[in-house]
Amino acid sequence: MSRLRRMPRQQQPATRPVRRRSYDQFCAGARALDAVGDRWTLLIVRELLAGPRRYTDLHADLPGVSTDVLASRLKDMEQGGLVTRRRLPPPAAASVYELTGRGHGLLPVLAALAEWGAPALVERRPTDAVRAHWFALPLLRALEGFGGAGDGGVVDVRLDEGEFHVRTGRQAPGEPVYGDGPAVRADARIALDAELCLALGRGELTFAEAVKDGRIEVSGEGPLAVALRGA
Amino acid sequence: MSRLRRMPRQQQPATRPVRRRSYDQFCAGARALDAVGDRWTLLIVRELLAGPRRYTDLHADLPGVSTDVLASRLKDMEQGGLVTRRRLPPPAAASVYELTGRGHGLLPVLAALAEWGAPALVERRPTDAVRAHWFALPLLRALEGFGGAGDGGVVDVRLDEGEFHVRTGRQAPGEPVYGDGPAVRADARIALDAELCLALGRGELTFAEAVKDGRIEVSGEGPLAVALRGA
DNA sequence: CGGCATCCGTGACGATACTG
DNA sequence: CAGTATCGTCACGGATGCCG
Repeated sequence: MSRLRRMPRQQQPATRPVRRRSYDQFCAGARALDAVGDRWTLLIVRELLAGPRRYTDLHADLPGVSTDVLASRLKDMEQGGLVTRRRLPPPAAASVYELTGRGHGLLPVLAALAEWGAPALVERRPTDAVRAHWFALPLLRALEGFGGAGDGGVVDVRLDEGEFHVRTGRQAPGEPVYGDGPAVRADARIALDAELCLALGRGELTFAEAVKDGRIEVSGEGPLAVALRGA
Repeated sequence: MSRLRRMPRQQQPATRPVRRRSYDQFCAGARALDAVGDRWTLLIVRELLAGPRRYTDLHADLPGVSTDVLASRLKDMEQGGLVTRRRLPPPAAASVYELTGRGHGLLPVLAALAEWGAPALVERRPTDAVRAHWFALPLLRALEGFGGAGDGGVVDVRLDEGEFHVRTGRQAPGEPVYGDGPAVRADARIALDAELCLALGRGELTFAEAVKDGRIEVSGEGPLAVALRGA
């Protein structure tokens, strides 16, 4: 028995120490970074913006994060009011994590970060992981003008890297604005390549121009599909 | 001599290891966090948005950061193209750090973070450090509507916590939008308290309403002062 | 005095193994 | 499947020293 018996650590409360490192500044930005400034936290939010996810799915779409760090972050975020943990109905013995309204409010932060970081995507390193739904934020930026045409309409997007879907127009706060895989009910479907998706996000060309050039294939017959084609 | 001799770590190159931790994801947000996700980095940007600052001033306005981490971050940021180091003319034997255009482009990121973090400022902890110019971002948000009235006009702001100044309206990219202390040439001067400043930033009331209620004192005779008073 | 470099203790992180 | 346990390594924070 070489197992060392560890001290009970004198009254370690059952709850975690909770002494997360704070900047201790009376500044809105510093307060925000107190909550989401830890490594991986904002990327977890990015994943959860796609809707409720299970632990294993999160772990799969965040390559490099270790299991304990992911568990710890989720606990921190739950305590910080960013996510809630919900147990699925009995048939599926699993639980999912989903953003609260407060957590969903980080969408503009991620959008600003993504816009700023977009130029760094000119170089695609061989070690880079890719997931299709990571292209949702750039694409949403390009689709911002379609609020009137298809309010709340869902667009399936097919890239070489995979498939995801986005919700156009304004919608209820707290609702996921994009999701992994095809949507259960899509109003239109488009196919393009990742390069173009990023160029659209950078504003180098408009969605309408790309459609005209035949670089985006639009399918579907509903009003949203017609609007996307005719834009 | 109980001092352990540490291994030379075989051929540690003279340059810093440069193996900063990357998320290695082909995602704009992850790329942005690779560049500015380290602890303190975005707060250093917040300081430099107020204009060029010396090392010692940065250290003074970032309570809690250790000297080596600050030096290391500045070096990382210089290498990452966020800041440049400029040596002041001979009379002052010092150098200042200032944002590059790319670094200045982080303003929307900080603005989004500050907007999201603003609700957390309802509680003012006794351990919180405060600097007057940390209120510049919320105030700028409240002044966004004055672009036409005083394009590029400078407003001195006096709080109980200190004095700073902001530049209204659109201006040349890369120019500081706020600064510590009074401006060399101000077009108007206002006095209010921090609470009100935050409430304006949260959009709970407009600048015009606060002026009408007498909670903002506006002084000065130029067109910008008149516009602020009459708004 | 400004601008770091060095040393040290603590905690966060990442990988792997293991468990209910 | 969903984490917890353990461990080595590194980053952070504080103090101090050096050097122009």
